[in-house]
Amino acid sequence: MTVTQPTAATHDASDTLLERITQELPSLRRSEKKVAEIVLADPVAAMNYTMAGLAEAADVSEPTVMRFCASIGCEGFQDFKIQLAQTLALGLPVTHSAINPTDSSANLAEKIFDHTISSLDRARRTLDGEEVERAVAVLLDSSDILFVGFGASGIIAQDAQQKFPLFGVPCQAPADFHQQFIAATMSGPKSVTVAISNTGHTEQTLTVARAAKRAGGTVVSITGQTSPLSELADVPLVVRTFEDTDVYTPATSRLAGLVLVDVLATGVALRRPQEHNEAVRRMKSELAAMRHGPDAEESAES
Amino acid sequence: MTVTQPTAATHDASDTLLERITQELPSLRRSEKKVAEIVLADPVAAMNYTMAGLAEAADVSEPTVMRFCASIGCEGFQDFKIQLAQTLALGLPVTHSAINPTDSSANLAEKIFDHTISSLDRARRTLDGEEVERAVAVLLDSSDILFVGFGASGIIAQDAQQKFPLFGVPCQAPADFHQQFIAATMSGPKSVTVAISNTGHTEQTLTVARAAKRAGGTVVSITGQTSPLSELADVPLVVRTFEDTDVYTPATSRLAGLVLVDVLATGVALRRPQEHNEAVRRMKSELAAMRHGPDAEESAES
DNA sequence: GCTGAGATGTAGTGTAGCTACATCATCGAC
DNA sequence: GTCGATGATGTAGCTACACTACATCTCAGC
Repeated sequence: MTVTQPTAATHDASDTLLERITQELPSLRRSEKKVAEIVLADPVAAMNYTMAGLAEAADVSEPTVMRFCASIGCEGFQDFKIQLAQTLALGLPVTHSAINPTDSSANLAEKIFDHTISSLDRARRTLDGEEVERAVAVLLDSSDILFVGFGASGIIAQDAQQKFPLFGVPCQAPADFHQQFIAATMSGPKSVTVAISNTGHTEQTLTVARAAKRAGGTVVSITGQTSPLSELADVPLVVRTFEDTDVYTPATSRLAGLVLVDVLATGVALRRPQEHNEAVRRMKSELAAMRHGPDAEESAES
Repeated sequence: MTVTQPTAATHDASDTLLERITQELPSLRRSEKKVAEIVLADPVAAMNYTMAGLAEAADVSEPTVMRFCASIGCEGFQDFKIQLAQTLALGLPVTHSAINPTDSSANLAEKIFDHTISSLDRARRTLDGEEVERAVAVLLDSSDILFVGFGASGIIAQDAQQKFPLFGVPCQAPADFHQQFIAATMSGPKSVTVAISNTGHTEQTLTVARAAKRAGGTVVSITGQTSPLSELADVPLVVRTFEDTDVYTPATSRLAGLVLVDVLATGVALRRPQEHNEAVRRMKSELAAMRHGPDAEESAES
């Protein structure tokens, strides 16, 4: 999507423009810094500036603006504007638009949606395709699947448990820790345990994952960072979101987790024999008929 | 963010650029249509075109490209490019990039994340701030809250049930239909029932909502469209996502629902007395201590 | 205080985006 | 069927914006 920048090596192309500016800020020359500050102060306004306008606003000359663009890894001013526009389309991450108590509900909704979208974008950019591939392969080959997680991660487990039985593989996602532990202990060589924990440090989840490994099963982890859980997993999936810095900031990690589960489920569905998917389609339409709504209902989407 | 267009009245400023082009397509002049088709065929490439380049690709003259920009409600070519970039940053909606069985897992992940982000963007654009405000007010004033939903909507209910007890109001989200019905029947004048159903036609959910109303409670609905459920609700919240046209397309509606719940929870939290939020903060840090992780765990985020 | 390297600004150029006008097609009326 | 009028499309030219080469200035080190 975004054009990769072969220039400046310090920053990662998978970072968002505003992040990159913030990162590079200390290493910028004095007058370039002035430009950066103007941009960070009001990115939306900066997007509509012309080069001369930005130069004037920052009280520097036009070539300085050019050099600034080059420093943060853009091809030129045009490219800078486009990249900025793209970044802004995803919404300003919380660091740039904190929630405050005087916000109207409409504002609040705007900000939370923005934050969520930015987070998902980050997850998308940092997700390792190879690991996803491996996870799909492992799940396809499984005899039974156990999903474990607590709190918000438990919600993800439950969601997964709604989807995966569609593939004819027995699934469970018990909420109770003891039951989880028992199920993990019973793992066979083709059993897969999907252990979910945002921090990757949750003691109980770790215990269950260890039990599953000890019993000879395969462990897929879904965490927000590299952590004890991802270290012990056979297939570690890492979904990076933006840290929740504020009390008011809701947990976006669980949403990213849910989307990842969607990806896994869809990946598995695609690689299944076609006739089986036909059966799923039939089941779905029958389920829809059980309601008097005009179209398929919200349960059991693949 | 985007400048509102006083010109052409047909299209809504809250629509995404590609949607607008598709909408306007029939009413475009013949040679402008050629431009539109080139853009729709490969929007990513179009973004990097210069005006002359696009003109050549569509085999028309440069002014025609200009007129095309004006027709779809852009200030000029520059503006067109920026808006296109913004649209693409959100990812191509499924209509433009369908999932096919030959996709690699990395591709698949990309597409599903894109689709989800586009959907959330749509939800954000179509959400009614006034209704959210009313929902927050109603929830703030409630004596107890009941969340109901089945299938994927049940997941949303459960998620909500994890958040709202933080505000000191008794909450429940029973999975069992009969229990839901009983709870709804017991509604008092300050009881709030949040009924969740993407289609808004789910029979059981409707039954529970009606029972709650009959008992004198207030009903807040979360649906994907105006429907019987939203009609009977006191506060109807509508979260529009992109329809799930394909078997392989996962349900994004539940994600939008979850974000909406975040918005409601945050809205309520912000309007609560400050000392109460202090108590929540303390509870969260204690919960974090129960794990040996470095930071707060994934449950109980406000 | 001098020297040189790096930072910043000045002046100039090419081109991309835009506009005014001319030409051509299309359709209706006589 | 021809003429005229309206609207669509292309041509030519202009403005200004992004970009570049060069000069000047600042400041560190000697």
